[in-house]
Amino acid sequence: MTIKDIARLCGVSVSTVSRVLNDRPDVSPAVREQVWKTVRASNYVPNTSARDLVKTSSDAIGLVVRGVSNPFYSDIIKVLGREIDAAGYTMVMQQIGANDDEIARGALMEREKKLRGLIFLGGRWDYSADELGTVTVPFVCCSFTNTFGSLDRGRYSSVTIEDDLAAERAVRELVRLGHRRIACLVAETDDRSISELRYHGYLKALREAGIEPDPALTALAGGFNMSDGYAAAAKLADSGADFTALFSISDAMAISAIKALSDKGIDVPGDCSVIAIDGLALSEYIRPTLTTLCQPMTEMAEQSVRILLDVIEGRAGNRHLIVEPTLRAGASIAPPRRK
Amino acid sequence: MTIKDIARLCGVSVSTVSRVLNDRPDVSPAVREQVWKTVRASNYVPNTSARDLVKTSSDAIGLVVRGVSNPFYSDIIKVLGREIDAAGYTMVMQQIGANDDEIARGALMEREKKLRGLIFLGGRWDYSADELGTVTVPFVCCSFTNTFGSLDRGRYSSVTIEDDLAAERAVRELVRLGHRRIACLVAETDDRSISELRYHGYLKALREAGIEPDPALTALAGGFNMSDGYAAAAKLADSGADFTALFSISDAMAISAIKALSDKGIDVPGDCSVIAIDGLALSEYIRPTLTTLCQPMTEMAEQSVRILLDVIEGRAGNRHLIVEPTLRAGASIAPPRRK
DNA sequence: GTGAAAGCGCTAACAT
DNA sequence: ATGTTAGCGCTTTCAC
Repeated sequence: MTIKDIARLCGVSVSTVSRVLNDRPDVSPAVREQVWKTVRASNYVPNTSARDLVKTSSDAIGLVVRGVSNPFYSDIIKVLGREIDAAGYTMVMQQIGANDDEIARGALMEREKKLRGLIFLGGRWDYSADELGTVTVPFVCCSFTNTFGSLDRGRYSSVTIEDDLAAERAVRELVRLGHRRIACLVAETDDRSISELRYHGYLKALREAGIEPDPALTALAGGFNMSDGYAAAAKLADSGADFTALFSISDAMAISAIKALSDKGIDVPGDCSVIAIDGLALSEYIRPTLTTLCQPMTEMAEQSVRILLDVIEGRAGNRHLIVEPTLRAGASIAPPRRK
Repeated sequence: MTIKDIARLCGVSVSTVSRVLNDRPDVSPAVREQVWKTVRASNYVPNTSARDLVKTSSDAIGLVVRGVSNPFYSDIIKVLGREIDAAGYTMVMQQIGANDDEIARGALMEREKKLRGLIFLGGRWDYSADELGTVTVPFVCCSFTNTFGSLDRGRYSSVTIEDDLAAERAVRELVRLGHRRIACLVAETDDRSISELRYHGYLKALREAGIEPDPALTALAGGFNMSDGYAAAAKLADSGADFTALFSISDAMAISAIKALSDKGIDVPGDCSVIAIDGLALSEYIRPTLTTLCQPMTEMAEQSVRILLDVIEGRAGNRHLIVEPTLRAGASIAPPRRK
């Protein structure tokens, strides 16, 4: 069933059908109704490929999300969608797997959908300027940036917390409570990632407090998932290492760590305080409620859209916005127990 | 940059470029390399719309997933992708929002991508045969089925647990332990959904045990999310209602309920046992570990693909497969405390 | 208000 | 081994 069939069925030309389908004003009411009736009756659905192909421009903004199931992104996506809509644009979302190439996908979308701009949510970020050349519309990285790369910062925008500083702040909270033996739960990643940034912050905070980092207190998880987080924390507990607090680079891993510690007979926060970074909604529904530095998801989403539209519409150039995490006090940290 | 530009740059015809791009054998090595070099150098990306438009068939199987952030689906999606790949097909995934029309999206995809078949993951299911007419390729509903509708069962396939029986079984576990005052946490939904099915199972199990259902023991959450689950459970606790166990229609809501009960000074499982249905990985990382009836996600995904391919390739007709949930014993249920 | 026709970028016959 | 050409289904001038 194509637009031609509908035209034939209605005894009009394809252009007239096209006009009706696109809500153009210059069609007589009688014909308009007749066409709609035929369209409904025949279950006709316009072919998007053909539409996209012929369109020379659009109001579409692409969203490339890395990770099918990252709860952290859910809220951001919701707000991004709302803001993009409100600005009169359309959001086109593409989820990609952990090993897919977001730049390639973005470039593809740009051409397919005639995008006006792109937002990348999560992902590695050590692409070369060369690879990046495939993307020619403005884009903004939400929640991550090109810390390790050598990319021209005028080429793109970003909205992030300062991961290293956030980690420092989290660890300082523990120090402030009197902890000295502070363990760290990190994720092993092949790329240079957020895990690494936050780990650096952990080390810095320790040194600042005059504490020499102890390699025995670093729990290395294979991935960011709970299963790996649990295993790493359990191994740490079993190692007999002496620690009274744990900094986890993410909420998800912290949750599994709390469970692991508890299973090993270590009470949180009685025997061991736990603090993390992210601020998942979920973290408020576990026991003890997780104390965590929340990324301001709503603000990050809003600002990402604002900055992108500023660039698209020529009001401003690329910017790199730093946002501030806020401490959400839970019940997972406490002063160390007296010896 | 189009295929024409590449052809011109290389001094060959578009068909030759197309051949190279599609890895056809009949191109001389020299030309092949030359084309690839030019493609890379110019950051050329073939236009998918044009490709899809011209293709008359494909090996694509569409996956329409309802809900951006349902952790229950993550694992299923992974397995679906693996199985579809293994069978030599390609998976094309579309996420849709809670209020989008999956049938419309499926129909759209079918035409755009020239799909061979569709898999629907989650979603309401009270579509009429009429609406369904827009989908003309075989399709299977994974994890839900047309319980309430009047659809011809020969028109589609499904792979599900029996939600009512699963609920019955969960509640019977509580009864077996000696519970008589059993509360229920359900989600209010406009459509007739899984929540309703499971609620029916709860009622049935009670009656079977000679227990008259008490309306005061039904906690009605606004939605399936944790926030609503928490509020509903907290309200139940505050109501002063007398209950020693809670059956939650989903893991996610059970997790928030456990938190709510604890916050109200009700110990789980000491003062109140909690059991649910779903079997999220997450449920093993909370305290107490949730006792839950696990949906066999891997099996469901594998069977969905198998059944779909059987229909597509003409080996068999549509089927409605019932799979068995398995009880994952946690630490959230116990016999009621002696009075 | 409506129709005819060009062309979006690509693939797949069909030629050569 | 390579080129020529006819569409895929749609939107959009440009006529009338």
